[in-house]
Amino acid sequence: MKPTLQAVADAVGVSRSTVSNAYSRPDQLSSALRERILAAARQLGYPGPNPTARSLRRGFVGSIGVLFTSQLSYAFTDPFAVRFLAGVGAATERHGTSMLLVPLPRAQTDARRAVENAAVDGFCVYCVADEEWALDVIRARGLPYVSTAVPEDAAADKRFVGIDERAAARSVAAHVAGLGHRRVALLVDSVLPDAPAGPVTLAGFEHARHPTTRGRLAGFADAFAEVGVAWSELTLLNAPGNSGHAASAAVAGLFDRPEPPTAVLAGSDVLALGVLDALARRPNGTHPPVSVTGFDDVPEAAAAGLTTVRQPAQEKGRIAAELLLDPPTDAAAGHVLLPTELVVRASTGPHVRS
Amino acid sequence: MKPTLQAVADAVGVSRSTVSNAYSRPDQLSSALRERILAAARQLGYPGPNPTARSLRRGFVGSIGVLFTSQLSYAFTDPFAVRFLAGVGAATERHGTSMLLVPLPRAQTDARRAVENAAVDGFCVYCVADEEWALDVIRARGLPYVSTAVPEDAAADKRFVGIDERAAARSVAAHVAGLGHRRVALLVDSVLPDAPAGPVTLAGFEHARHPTTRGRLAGFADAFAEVGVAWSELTLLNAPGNSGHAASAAVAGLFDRPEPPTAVLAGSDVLALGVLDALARRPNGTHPPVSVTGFDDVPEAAAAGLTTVRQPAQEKGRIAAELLLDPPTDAAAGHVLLPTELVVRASTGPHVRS
DNA sequence: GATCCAGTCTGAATCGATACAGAGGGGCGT
DNA sequence: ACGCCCCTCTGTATCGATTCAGACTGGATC
Repeated sequence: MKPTLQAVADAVGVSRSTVSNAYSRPDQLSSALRERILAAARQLGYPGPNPTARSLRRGFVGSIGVLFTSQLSYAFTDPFAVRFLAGVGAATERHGTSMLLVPLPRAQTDARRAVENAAVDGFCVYCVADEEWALDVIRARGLPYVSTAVPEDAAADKRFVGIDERAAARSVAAHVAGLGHRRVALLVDSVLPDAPAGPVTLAGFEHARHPTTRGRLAGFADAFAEVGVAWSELTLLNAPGNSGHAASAAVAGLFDRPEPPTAVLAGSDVLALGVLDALARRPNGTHPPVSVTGFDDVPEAAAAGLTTVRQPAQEKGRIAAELLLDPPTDAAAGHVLLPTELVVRASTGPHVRS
Repeated sequence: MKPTLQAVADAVGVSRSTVSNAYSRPDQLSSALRERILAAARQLGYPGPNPTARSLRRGFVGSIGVLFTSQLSYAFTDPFAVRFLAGVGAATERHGTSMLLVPLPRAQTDARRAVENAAVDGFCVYCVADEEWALDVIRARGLPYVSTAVPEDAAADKRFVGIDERAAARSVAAHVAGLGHRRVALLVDSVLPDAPAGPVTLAGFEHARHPTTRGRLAGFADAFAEVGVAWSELTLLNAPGNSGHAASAAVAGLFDRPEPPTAVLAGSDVLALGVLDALARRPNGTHPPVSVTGFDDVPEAAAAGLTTVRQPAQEKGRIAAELLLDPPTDAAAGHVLLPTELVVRASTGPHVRS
């Protein structure tokens, strides 16, 4: 049997409260007695107050949860997610808090249960997918949370940190449109649930599954509408799972069609890099060369010469955690919109008539 | 006031136990009553049993801790650590467990407290530094743990997953020695506490601070001893913090010396990449070219053409977590030694007389 | 008709601590 | 000598659930 606080109290001959104070409120007892208590604890092998019991009584846990919709193991393969986590980590360690990574099982019921059972004081919701059900649970638990998606209804009680997805996407699409490209493909993660990799048809961007995707597609569409290219003229490609592999699969055969796109706008750098990879693998390349753009500007993008939109990944994580750990008193300060920047590199070039 | 289990019980007119059973042991009551209870809970906004209270009573938490000696934010910049985490994540998500990342403050007392207060059922100890104090706390708490360092005393109760550091290091050093290099520098993280970046003197590898470093230095030394190069003839370089930046700083000025080393053996890929970077920055390069080796074989190493020793990072994490989550009944199975493999790439070449 | 049993539900004990009001004693001002 | 306050320490209530032995009910068995 592991020793409890009571055991230490008995050993020293004081009350439980006093032993508790020795650990948590040293100013409440004489330092002589405190030393005596700690010595006895050491001698008994008492490892300090049980964290769970302490949390129950105190009403807080000392850790915040990070929620990913995608599998936890995928999150670590996405450089953007990793940098986001680094930001959260930096904030928590400054604050003396731990971070709990909560994997969400595929099954809805189990996933729900996972959020209900997480012992945390709040959540950073980093989701690409539809997260409403998770937010419902979090709200029911009365826990604070920060979302990384700009809420479409902008409910005043929501704290979030994010970017203007639509404007950012528009900037990179405008760059490509400005280069003269008119036959373009848009490649995004999981446009529709369970659709295989490859072309899909969607009546409009607003039918995309995830809010973030919707925003980016909207921005892409905006820029091309401006140069007279309608939504229906754009090729929409689905990549199930945000991976280079899915991207390669999605563009398979695309450039062997009669009138192939001359540019591919990807919804993330990881996807764009997958496209570059697929292009590099083609024995004879493509004529004319295909322009490719990404989104996020992960470290790998620079090395690959990928044109993309930069958003501050680590900042995003850091701010998300900080909004949670010391909430701004001013309600408006809870809504943080980060800057984005178009980064032009070698992966885009002027449209060339084939 | 958030509703408690008791509130739901009162609302339905049953006992607390029955409500508890509705959530945790559905077979203990009629499904009609269960539905009635869940409906009432929904209506009251009861989010299910409080995780902390449940943990206290049940005696387990449903999450495992991952302990890094280095700062949590650094961990995410180290590709090897990230892949390790990915492995842990994969195992936990299969098991329906969460992972708690515990940042360790610089101050010893606070760090100790952090380990004492972590609400977890066990620990994966991923440390590069001296971790004995942490293991002491974990043992005192009676929690199981898996270490990634092969324990020097191989106490039977320890579970670990790791590699034969010495043999692995020896293999890459033998490769370099076989290429004819005799004036070599060994570059490792934090050989001595608080030493600045750059050359340090050490009576022998056994005086290095961290066990992992000791093992690798030992392997390097072994290979060179075999070709008649004594420990004292090797240049030892300290890089405080396992970062490319520290590595660059450590080799600053090194190649402008009268008789510069013709090879640098780094204790990690991150350090080796930093050296390559520093070399690339030299306006006139080096004559003869310097051979550089790393350790780990992170994804970036392949792109950089770095000769290194591969160890299965993700596997290491996965196995560590699995050893924790379903402990092998056979004690011997708790000791897992992973294979390593010398990967020769372009960063090493034959010694050339200058 | 007595016995047994499976299926439901209850009540008290318990997990391991913290909070808070208050008791007791010693020093200090007047 | 008295009152007051401060410093220590104690005792009890409480955090929100789970556990487990047992009570009750209705029907099947012999």
